[in-house]
Amino acid sequence: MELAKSFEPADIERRWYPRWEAGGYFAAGSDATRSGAFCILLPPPNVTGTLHMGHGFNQTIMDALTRYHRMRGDNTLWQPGTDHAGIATQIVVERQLDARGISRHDLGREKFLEKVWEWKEFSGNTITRQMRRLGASPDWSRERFTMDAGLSKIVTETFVRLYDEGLIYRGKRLVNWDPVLKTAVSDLEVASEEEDGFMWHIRYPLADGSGHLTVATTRPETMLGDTAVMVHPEDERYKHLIGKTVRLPLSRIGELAVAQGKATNADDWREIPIIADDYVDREFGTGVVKVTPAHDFNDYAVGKRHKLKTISVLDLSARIKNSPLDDFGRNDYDNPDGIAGEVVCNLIPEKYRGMDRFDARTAIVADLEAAGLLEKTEKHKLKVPRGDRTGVVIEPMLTDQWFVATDKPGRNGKSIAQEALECVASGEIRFVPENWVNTYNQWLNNIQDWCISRQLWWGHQIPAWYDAAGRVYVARSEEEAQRQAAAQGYTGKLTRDPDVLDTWYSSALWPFSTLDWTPEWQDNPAANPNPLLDLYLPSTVLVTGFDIIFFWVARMVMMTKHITGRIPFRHVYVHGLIRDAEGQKMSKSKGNVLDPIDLNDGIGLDELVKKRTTGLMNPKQAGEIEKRTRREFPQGIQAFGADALRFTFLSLASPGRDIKFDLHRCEGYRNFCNKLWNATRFVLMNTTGQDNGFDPARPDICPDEPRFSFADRWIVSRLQRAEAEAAQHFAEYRFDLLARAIYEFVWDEFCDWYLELAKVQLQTGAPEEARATRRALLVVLETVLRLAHPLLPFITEELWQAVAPMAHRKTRDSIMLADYPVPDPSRLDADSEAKVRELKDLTYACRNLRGEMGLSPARKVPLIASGDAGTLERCAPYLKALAKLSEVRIAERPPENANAPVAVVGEIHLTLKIEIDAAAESERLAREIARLESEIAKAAAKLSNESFIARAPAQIVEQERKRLADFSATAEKLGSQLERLKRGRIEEQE
RNA sequence: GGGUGCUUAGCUCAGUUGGUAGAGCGCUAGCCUUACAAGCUGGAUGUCGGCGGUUCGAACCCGUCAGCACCCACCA
Repeated sequence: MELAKSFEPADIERRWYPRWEAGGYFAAGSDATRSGAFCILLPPPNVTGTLHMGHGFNQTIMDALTRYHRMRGDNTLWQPGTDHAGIATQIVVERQLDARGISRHDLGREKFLEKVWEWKEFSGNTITRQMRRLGASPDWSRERFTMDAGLSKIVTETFVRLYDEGLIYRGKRLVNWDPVLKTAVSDLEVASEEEDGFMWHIRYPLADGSGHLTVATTRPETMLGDTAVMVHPEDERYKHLIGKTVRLPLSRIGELAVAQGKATNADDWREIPIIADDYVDREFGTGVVKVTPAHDFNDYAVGKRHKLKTISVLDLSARIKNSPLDDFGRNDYDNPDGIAGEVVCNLIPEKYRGMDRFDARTAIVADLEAAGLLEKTEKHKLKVPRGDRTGVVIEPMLTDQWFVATDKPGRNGKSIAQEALECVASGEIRFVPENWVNTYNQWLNNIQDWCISRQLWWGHQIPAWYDAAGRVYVARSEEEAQRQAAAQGYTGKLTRDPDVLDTWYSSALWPFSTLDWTPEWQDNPAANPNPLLDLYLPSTVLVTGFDIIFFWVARMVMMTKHITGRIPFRHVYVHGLIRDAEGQKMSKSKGNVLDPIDLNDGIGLDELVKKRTTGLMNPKQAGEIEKRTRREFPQGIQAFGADALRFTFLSLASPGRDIKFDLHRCEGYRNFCNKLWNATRFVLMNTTGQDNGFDPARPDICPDEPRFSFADRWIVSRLQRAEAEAAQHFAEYRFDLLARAIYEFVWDEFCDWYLELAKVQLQTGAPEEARATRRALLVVLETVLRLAHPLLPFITEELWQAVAPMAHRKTRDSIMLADYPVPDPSRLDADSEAKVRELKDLTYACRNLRGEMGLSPARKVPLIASGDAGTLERCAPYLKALAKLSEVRIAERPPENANAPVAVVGEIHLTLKIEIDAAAESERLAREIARLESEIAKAAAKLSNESFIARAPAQIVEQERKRLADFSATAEKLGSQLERLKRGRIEEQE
């Protein structure tokens, strides 16, 4: 087989991936007799998404682990699948409809869902297709989708179980509300950014006419819903006012109060009490706080403490209320703390009704000013909560929602948060790096109930039905709900709750839902066997970024542990975020996104610019992005290939660190692939059609064993170390060190040294020696390919197909299925390692001399070497080739009167036989001697320190003594050479 | 306010129980030496953020200060 002159990844990748997949090589192992079981869950990407650098990084790590364990012979499952990603997907489809002027409400729920499913079918394979391009090897035959029938059934089952246990409940609570999506979102889906705003100081007149209180607020429009003002109980300024009332500016008391005889004019301002609460910070603002329980989380808590009414003045689009009913036709009647919608409307002056919240703010500020009640307006920085999907300002909103009670004891007496904490505290689940435990614990220790209902259509509809009286029946099916209702004496029509579940609810079940968990298995595993659950729950390791520890990791632990009694995974490997070369987060709006597929295949500049500037939320940014892109990638991006990209990801995967993605690293690793490619070409060139010392019947036995040189034994010994390092780094998830160990072994040891040494042996050795060398080349190369395969799947497969038969190791169709190399300590060879060390030192010394003398690489010169004859005879042929020497003359003593450059390596004295400038050489020697003397002085100082001798370990003291002796001996030899030079005689010894 | 991480060569980063400071890229001089110019050989470059402490010995351990980044909570 003839290899191309350089490595061309595209063709190789296209050829191998389909063969692997079609060959069924990714299939989950299910051999119960094997000892090891290894399982990774793919964090399910959004079904309609596309692959980004984070995915590429994350999946490369998982694939390396999976391939490693598969080759080790473990039962191995990498479980793939995709997530329906409720909000994200629904937004995409709604935007598509929007472009055609259709709203989802025009279509209706059923038709809209059909559209989403269409879109899912259309784009659902994009991301998995892209995963394949990176060589990912999950068991595609087991691919799951969070809305598959099986998984949906499990969603319902667990919901019912948790409800029956009292851990899921429904209630009217203040939740984060996205007024554009018109759904609740969880705390985690809201990000607060500091923004410029204002603080308005507003006068609230005291009802008794004795003056006013000034409150400071950033959100004056919510004052329509104020039900109190509060001060600190110890605040001397206001203490005497506690218990009095103020009149709420711009408000109206409403017709109901008039009807009840509490007021005479409906347009009178409403009176609200002045209350005292420790929550108030006397130093901040004016020390007087308006309390709006329906529109602020803190005020809500205050309201609870002081039994205040809630007045919702905003509708679900965050406009000032104009109708008693909300968009879902619900109102506040059933809220015990609330005020009915009709009444609320009456509490709002007509002019504000229906105004957008920000317009209302402007109007209210203006009206306050006109009324002389605006004391001042200050610029103020404040944290504004925005929905992470829409970027719109989130509004706390009182609505009916479903919650998981994370902190409430379940049947077993523990809350699910408590259970999750214990899994980690006990060491059953281990974080890598360990410090993420803090983050995990801190969150679980302060956890709030999880709002799991979303007012969307795309997702798992909540399995709850209501009867005419509003009673709720939570059941596995409508029939079951009907039976429950009948048992309560209700036989009429039931209406299903329209809400769907938070996407993360189904994700939380992923560790067991993907393995076809059933209630039957849970309740009686012996009668309902599921071998894969036995093997792969818990899975081995979860590979994930820290950004989803809360969203996903903690919730998987809570749910999996509570439902199945098992932990979901043993290790959580937390990796960093991929950032751009300047350390910025990659985002579409910054225009700094890299697409892993573009690094794989390459992309022209114009196309890259186009890609980065189309579909921007803010098209004005296009110019800046284009400029930046043209500056950063004047030539576009070259094709590096999947292997180089993967190797880059792994090399950068140092623990506890984000990654500034540097294209130059990628280029370096593409070069590394080329190096491996060409090393293989070299080996094949020298072994094809030759007797390479293999007996086909007994390929493991080597008849030429005794003919292996110290160099052959050294590379084999060094290979054992590389194998041992690989095993250790895999076990410790140190992919950076793993990549480096392989890189260094291949480039520095195998290519730079062994191949060069092998050339000498092939050219000058006896036939049996050359044959032994050929065997060593093949054996080491074949092993290295397997060693590197989990990192570089494509190139190693391609090369292995050519090398393995030559090495008589092709027992399987694919390198994927071959055994992973295991170090053999009996092949460690300290003696050969020392001999190569010596040879390297001599070579470096000669090359260095040549460099110092400015000798052209083309010029071969003689070397006179004296010292240990055995060493010199052993090294001479190699040295001659590696240091470009015309000959190596071994002399008993250094040349007496040589006017020539000299180097000293241990006991060995090297002289290049060339004419030189004696003065310059004297200077060079003097410099070298001075350097040695400074080292000698340092070592001597250490050794004359009694404390050092007394307290340092003997081994260290000994090491220092040896250093001193070596430096001294070398300095002494160079000293006498300097003397000889100074005598100025140019004579040759012989 | 609570928590975490980072600061080492021009750039990106390693540095595994404290014992002679490293790699890649870049720079530089010279080479198309029949595996590889995506290469080979040589070279330059560091008060390991500052200060203090522990120690015979600190990039590493402790304290402190400074700068950078991130997470959680949050003041109306």
